[in-house]
Amino acid sequence: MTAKEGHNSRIIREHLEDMIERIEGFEADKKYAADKQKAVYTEAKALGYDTKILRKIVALRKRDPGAVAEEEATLDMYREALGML
Amino acid sequence: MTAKEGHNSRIIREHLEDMIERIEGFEADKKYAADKQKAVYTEAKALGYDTKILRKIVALRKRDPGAVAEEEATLDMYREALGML
Amino acid sequence: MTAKEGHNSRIIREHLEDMIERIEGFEADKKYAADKQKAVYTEAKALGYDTKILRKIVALRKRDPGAVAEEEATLDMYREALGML
Amino acid sequence: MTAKEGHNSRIIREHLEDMIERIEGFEADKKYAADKQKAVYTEAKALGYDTKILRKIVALRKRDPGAVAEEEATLDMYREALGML
DNA sequence: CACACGGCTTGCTAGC
DNA sequence: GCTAGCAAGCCGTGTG
Repeated sequence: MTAKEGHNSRIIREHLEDMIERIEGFEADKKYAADKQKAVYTEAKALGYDTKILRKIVALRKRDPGAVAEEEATLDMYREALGML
Repeated sequence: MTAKEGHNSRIIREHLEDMIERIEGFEADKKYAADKQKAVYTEAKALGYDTKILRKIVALRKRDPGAVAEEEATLDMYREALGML
Repeated sequence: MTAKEGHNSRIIREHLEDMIERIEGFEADKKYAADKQKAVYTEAKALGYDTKILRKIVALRKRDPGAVAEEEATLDMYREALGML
Repeated sequence: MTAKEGHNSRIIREHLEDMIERIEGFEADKKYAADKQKAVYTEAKALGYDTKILRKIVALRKRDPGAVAEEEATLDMYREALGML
């Protein structure tokens, strides 16, 4: 059975390696995009934009505008109740 | 100066929008790759692989093997000193 | 030198253990406080408060009010430029 | 109804404030413990200990020893299959 | 001395 | 409802 086990092991090993390499490929894709994105932020910063705000804008645009509005209304309500306005 | 200001505002606005759209494009790329990657993990899990371990393997392979070995040696040293072996 | 080494090892080991136990003690303190805090959020939620907003309020109160105001002004400026108001 | 509303508002406001202050109290407790803990790490580092490893040790000790052993066995299996040993 | 980088911590989301 | 995984923000570190 040694041969067979060896065979199965090789299959398993190759299968495992295959999956991991696919994962790593997508990891590389993510990194590539993240680097490009970072370059845009760097450029924006050099031009005087506030990147922290830029990030907030990007996050806001991801969300449903209605949900954002509702959350802000609730937040304002709480802030007002606490004298934070 | 209203016209000029209006003009500059439009430039600024378009510039800002342009940068944000580039950022969002890369964001979409990241998401696409992340989704594909997640699908591989899902597939692996369905096949009986331990995805938590898989993630550790991927993380290990990212690092310098020598550095990993050294860290593990130090960790073992500490564990032994503490009777954790 | 075995005895001496053994001695030093014991010292080291006890010192290591001592530090770790102090760290763990503070870890327990953190957990205790975190649990109490979570209970307040749970209670608030049961009473109908929006805990997500509550967390934002707590975060806002941590910050310098002037800095918050300035950031919000900048954010509004960007949002307006992008037609997000 | 203005008076009554004002009354209820005040109740709400005080209730809200009360909860937030309790949350902030626990937040302060967490910070206090975290600062003390950080000081131990700083001290350890000054004495030549590897704080990254120390953190791993602390994390390991939190977990069930059997679960740790099992995970490490699985990890080794995967690493061996991939020629990472 | 500012700036980018990596690690750590925290908050959010999705899946069991 | 809870826990694990994910992404964002923060902070301390090292470098130009």
